[in-house]
Order: sequence, then C-alpha cells, then structure tokens
Amino acid sequence: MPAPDRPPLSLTERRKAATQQEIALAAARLFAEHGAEATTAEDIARTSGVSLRTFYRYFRTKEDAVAPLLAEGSRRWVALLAATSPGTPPLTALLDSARAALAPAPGHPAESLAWTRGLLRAMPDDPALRDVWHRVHHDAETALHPVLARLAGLDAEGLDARLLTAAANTAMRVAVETWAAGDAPPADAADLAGAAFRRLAGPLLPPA
Amino acid sequence: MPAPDRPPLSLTERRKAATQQEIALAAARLFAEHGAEATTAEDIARTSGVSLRTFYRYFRTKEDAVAPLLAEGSRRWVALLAATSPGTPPLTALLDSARAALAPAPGHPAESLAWTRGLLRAMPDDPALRDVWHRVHHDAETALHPVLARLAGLDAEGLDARLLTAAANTAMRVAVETWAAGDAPPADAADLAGAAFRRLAGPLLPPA
DNA sequence: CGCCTGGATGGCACGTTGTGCCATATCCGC
DNA sequence: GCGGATATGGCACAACGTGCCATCCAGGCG
Repeated sequence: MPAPDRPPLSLTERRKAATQQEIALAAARLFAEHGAEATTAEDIARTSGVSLRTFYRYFRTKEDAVAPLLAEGSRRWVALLAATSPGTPPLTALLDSARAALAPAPGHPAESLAWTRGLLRAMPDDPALRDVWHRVHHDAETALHPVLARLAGLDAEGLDARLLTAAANTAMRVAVETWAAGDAPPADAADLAGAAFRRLAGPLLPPA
Repeated sequence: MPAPDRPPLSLTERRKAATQQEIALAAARLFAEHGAEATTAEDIARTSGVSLRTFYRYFRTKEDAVAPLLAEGSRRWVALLAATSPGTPPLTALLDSARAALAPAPGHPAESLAWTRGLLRAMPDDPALRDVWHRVHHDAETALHPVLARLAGLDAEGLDARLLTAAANTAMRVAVETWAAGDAPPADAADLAGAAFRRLAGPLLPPA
C-alpha cells in the first residue's frame, strides 16, 4: 500500500488541519524558546491566531499541542512496520522501517523537523516536556506491541513479547534522544537506531 | 554499609515523615478507587487531615503524592547497586540487587505494598497515573545511569552505556508491570525481573 | 434569492490547580 | 521559661480546562 486513502478533503477539513499544524508549530516554538512552564495556553492561542476556547477544542492540554510533532516519527515507524510483507525477518523489518521512518519526510516541511529537534533539545531540562515525550513514547509502545508480536511470532501476552516491544521502542527512543542531543545531520538518526537495534536484538530475535 | 546513617530524627522530623506517608497513602487509596482525575487535591488533603495549603507544601502536584510509593522500589534498587563491591560482574550485581530490592521490605508496612499494587493495577487505564509512573521510571533511569556505567566499565556518554541503562530499567519496569497485572505473590516480581535481565543482557554484558 | 441546518468559532462563567504572602502555633536550643 | 526557627493555615490570585450559549459561515432546498 504505497499511498493510503486520500479522500478529497473538504475546504473546511483542510482549514482545520492547517489550524492544528499552526497551533502545534506555535507551541513548539514557544516551548523551545521559553520553556513549557513559562508559556501559557493563551500565549499559544494568540500566537496561532485562535481564541483560547478554540485552542482547547484542538488539544486537551497545552502540552498536548506538541504531541503530534513528537509522535510523527513513531507513527510512521509503526505504519511502515505494519505494512511489512509477512515473510520478512523481524530484525530486518525493524531496521528497514526505522530507517525509512527517520528519513527526511518527502512531503513534509523541514520546518516541523527543525522545531521538533528544538523541542527535544529543551526536553531534558523541562519536566513538562519530558512528560509529553514519555507519553508519546508510551503511546508508541502500545501501538507497536501487536504489530511486533505478530511479526516475531510471539504470544502478545507473554513476557518475551512485552520485552521485545519495550526494548525496540526504548532503542528507538535512545537513538532519537542521542541524535537530538548532538549536532549530527538528520540522516544519522537512522544509523543510531540501526546500531541500537543490532545491539539489543541479539537474544530476542534470530539473526536477519 | 548495611545501615546508612541514622541520625536521631527529631520529633518534628518524624512527624513530618509520618504526615508525608499519611498523605501518600490517602492519595494512593483515592486514586486506586476513584481514579486520579476524579480525585481533587482537597479530597486528599481532607482525608489525610491537613489543609490544602499544607498538602502543596509536601507535594508539588496532586499526582506527585503517590510518586514516593511508586519510586520506593527503584530507589532501593539503585542504592543496593551503588553499594555493590567493585569486582562483581555487572549481570550478577543487577540480578542480586533487583532480587533484594523487590523482596518484601523488612521494616516497611505491607500496607504500602498493597496500595502500590492497587495503583499499578489502575495505572493502565488512568492517563494521569501513567504519567506519574513514567516520570518515576525516568527518574530511576537518571539515577541508575552513572552507577551502572561505572559497574560495567563503560563511558557514560556513549551509546552502549545509554542502551544498557535504558534496557535494564525497561526490564525492571516490564517485570514490575507484569507482576502487578497478575495475581502472583510479591516474591514473583524478583523472578520476573531476573528472567527479563537474562533475556536482555546477553549482547550488552559479559556472562556472569 | 432567501431560508435553514450543521459545524466551527468565540465569549463567559465556573470549579480546580498551584503559588505568594502573611498571621499563628508549635517545637528546639539556650 | 524564652526567643528564634519552622510547620501550618487562611486568603487572594493567575492559570488551567470545561460546559453552555451565541454567532458566523458553508452548502443544500424550495
């Protein structure tokens, strides 16, 4: 499935998506610059040109405003992994999907990526941002679990499957954090993820 | 060092510790019973017999009130690991310290353990509790990192050290979650942790 | 063209969260 | 016992997040 369904979005729906992106980028910019604590929801609303009430219609909390940006990578990762053809060895599938998910997005603005990296750099010193990051990480684990258990042929309820999911997700998290902390170009994130998977996967998965 | 410093606590200090424990247990009971969202900070304050203002002197947020209970295990784990004699193989040190940390606490009330398990059972369906749990997990990782890097003789800044810390901490988290979700007695948590460590440690650590 | 139905938005009031400030009560050292 | 330090409570306040209602606008129908 190279292209998922693209039902022609109505004018209203496209404007809603644009507004959501607008709010997310404004929040990312303000959070990275002044910290999440020091930024009020009204700051974000005013900067993105909506009322406070409308802001809370798009996001449940002010921290949620940056969640889509932080979750974008793992969303693509899980989608690619789920689309892997059945026979693929799990480690190969992990490496390939991670590499593709971390590659610069074809149709997506580099602006998002820059602000996302800014968020990740501010994250270690910002408790509120840490919480969002770990919530995104947890959601990724939840989405990853059934996909990975099926690919590896493990019982989803067993300890091995839980460990495999948690370890793979943790490897991805550490790779992204390590990439964000350094000055390396975006492409290096994929290499870090590959190294992390190879290092951790040994006892959990057969060699590819 | 079998017994860390025990400077004779003054009356005031003992009362403060008792108050803190009182608040934490009240919060755990209310959170497990009604959910964290439905419990107000004033509920916790009233139940534990302090004013709302005093509650916020003990804990920064209402969710923080249960953090000490959830963090107790990893706090002991890291302390035991840090006290390991230098020559011990890392995997042995991990297995032994985890076993000791998860053993029923000698001087601690079983009441805490019961409510902690109640919290962990309510956690998967309670976003606020999930956030606290992951924050505790993150703090544990921060505390664990230098200790484990030193024990394994790895550069604390390198990818290998980061992965080892994250993987060990994740193994512990999965083991505790798996234990809490089942009906097994407390002692089984140690067995689960041992199995998780052995499964993950292969490529990261030499055999014990 | 006017109407009108549904959805997006804004304004307002409200309960809750978390903090600064000051007054009071209580404990510890002299 | 007495004076200083400290824990506690009460109050006011900014910010968070939600329910409710009014308004505006796009698109279908007579």
